[in-house]
Amino acid sequence: MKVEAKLNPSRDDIVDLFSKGLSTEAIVTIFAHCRVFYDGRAKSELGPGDRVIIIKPDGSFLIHQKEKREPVNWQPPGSSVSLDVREDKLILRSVRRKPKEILEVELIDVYLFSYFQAEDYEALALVGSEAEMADLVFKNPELIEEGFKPISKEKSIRHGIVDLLGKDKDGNIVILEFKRRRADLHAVSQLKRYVETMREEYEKVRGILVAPSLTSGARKLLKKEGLEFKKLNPPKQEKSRKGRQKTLFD
Amino acid sequence: MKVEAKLNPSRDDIVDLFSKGLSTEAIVTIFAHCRVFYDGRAKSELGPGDRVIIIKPDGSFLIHQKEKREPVNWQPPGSSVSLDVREDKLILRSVRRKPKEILEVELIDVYLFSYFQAEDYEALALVGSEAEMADLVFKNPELIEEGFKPISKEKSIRHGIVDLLGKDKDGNIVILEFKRRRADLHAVSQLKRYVETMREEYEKVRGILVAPSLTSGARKLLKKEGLEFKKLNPPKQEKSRKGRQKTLFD
DNA sequence: TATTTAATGTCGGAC
DNA sequence: GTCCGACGTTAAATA
Repeated sequence: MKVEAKLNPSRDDIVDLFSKGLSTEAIVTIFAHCRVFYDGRAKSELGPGDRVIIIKPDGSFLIHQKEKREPVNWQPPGSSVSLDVREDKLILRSVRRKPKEILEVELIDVYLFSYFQAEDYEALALVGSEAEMADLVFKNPELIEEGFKPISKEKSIRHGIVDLLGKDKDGNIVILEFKRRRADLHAVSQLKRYVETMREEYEKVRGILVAPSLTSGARKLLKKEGLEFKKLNPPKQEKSRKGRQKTLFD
Repeated sequence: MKVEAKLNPSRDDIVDLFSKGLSTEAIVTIFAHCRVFYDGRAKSELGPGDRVIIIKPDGSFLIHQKEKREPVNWQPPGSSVSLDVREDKLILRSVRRKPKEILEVELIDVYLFSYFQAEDYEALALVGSEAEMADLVFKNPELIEEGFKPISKEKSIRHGIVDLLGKDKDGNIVILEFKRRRADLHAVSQLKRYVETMREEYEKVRGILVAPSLTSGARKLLKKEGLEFKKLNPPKQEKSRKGRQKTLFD
């Protein structure tokens, strides 16, 4: 059976369904009144309340409250889960080895216990990333300025990795840092680090922040540091089909 | 009824339960074979497969595959969801206003439709954050060095916000940047930005990166820039109970 | 609202 | 395994 669900399960039901869900590599989903304890990189406690608990076959463990996109507590993939009875309490326990982290959920009341043997062979196809901005500029250098010549992408230098390294028409080294969204102070500091590193070896080094826009603070710092800005939006078109003609839908 | 769940629901069941779940501020959870389309800051497509879909009463919308901690697609809190029939297809649609983003889930096959009127008045109590490191040092300045005098926390300066500003025993300005985990190149660049900004106004300015450890690259850059490192772990003790005496369990 | 930064960030890629 | 940086980052605090 691909899916099983039990409303107001008994303790035996829970133990049985948990075991079945785990052994069949299913996604286990529980609606429960529970308490949560976490200790690891940080430490937390969450008092009694109703939450949705999800345990994935890869060890991912999520506890969701009724608000926010983020789980209130979690364990990443690779963690090991078990269901124990302690002092007459039902406890879900997930352990991560490195770093050592423990998540414990005391199941006070379980309203629904379900599992889902999900079959999924699809991966997300996404366009509009920063890497695609760099690709776009590598193929169309004139988007930056006339005479710009790209040299290398993802170039590792002493203190970091430069998105795109090139030369301008006067032979100066040009460092490009791409941001797919509005660039902030952090982005300027990053670019500045690359520029300063390259200036140790080259005479004239320019730094250009390539992004759809700048925050006010970023603009000020960029100017003060003598760095430049080039407006560019991340591309969201389909990738070209290896030379095939574009269709009406492209 | 706090929880309702229907296995292999009919189209009418789905429409009915969706409406009931939405109107009662419940968390709606769906096990389904589906396709997903997203367009907004980026653009993505996900072919047919089995996923767990969660819709929260605050508008958060999560689509989980059977692996990873992160949802494969989502919509953040504040989004508006609807269930439409289009060309005989059942489509869950979530719209975010700003930035404009649209998420569409084509429900090809629904295995389980459930909702949960979760009651939850608890907030997470977490210790071990970066802010607590700063608090700790503010109260125990000798943890940094003999003679250190904290002046202000979260001090806004021209290009950013300094975690902790103080003076050393010689009267020099000291800027502390805290990291709750191993500090990297970014952390050094951040500290450097603050130090350089303060040096425009003050004669002698020291910068100290306070963290449990440093990456190798961070150590090199820190040294080259004449900045300092002070090892400190984020505190994970209970917060003091408003001056009450500590108990045996503290 | 825009800005800035933390996060138990997570994730992937390069070395 | 460590290091480095992106992310449709999300979320909180602040101006």
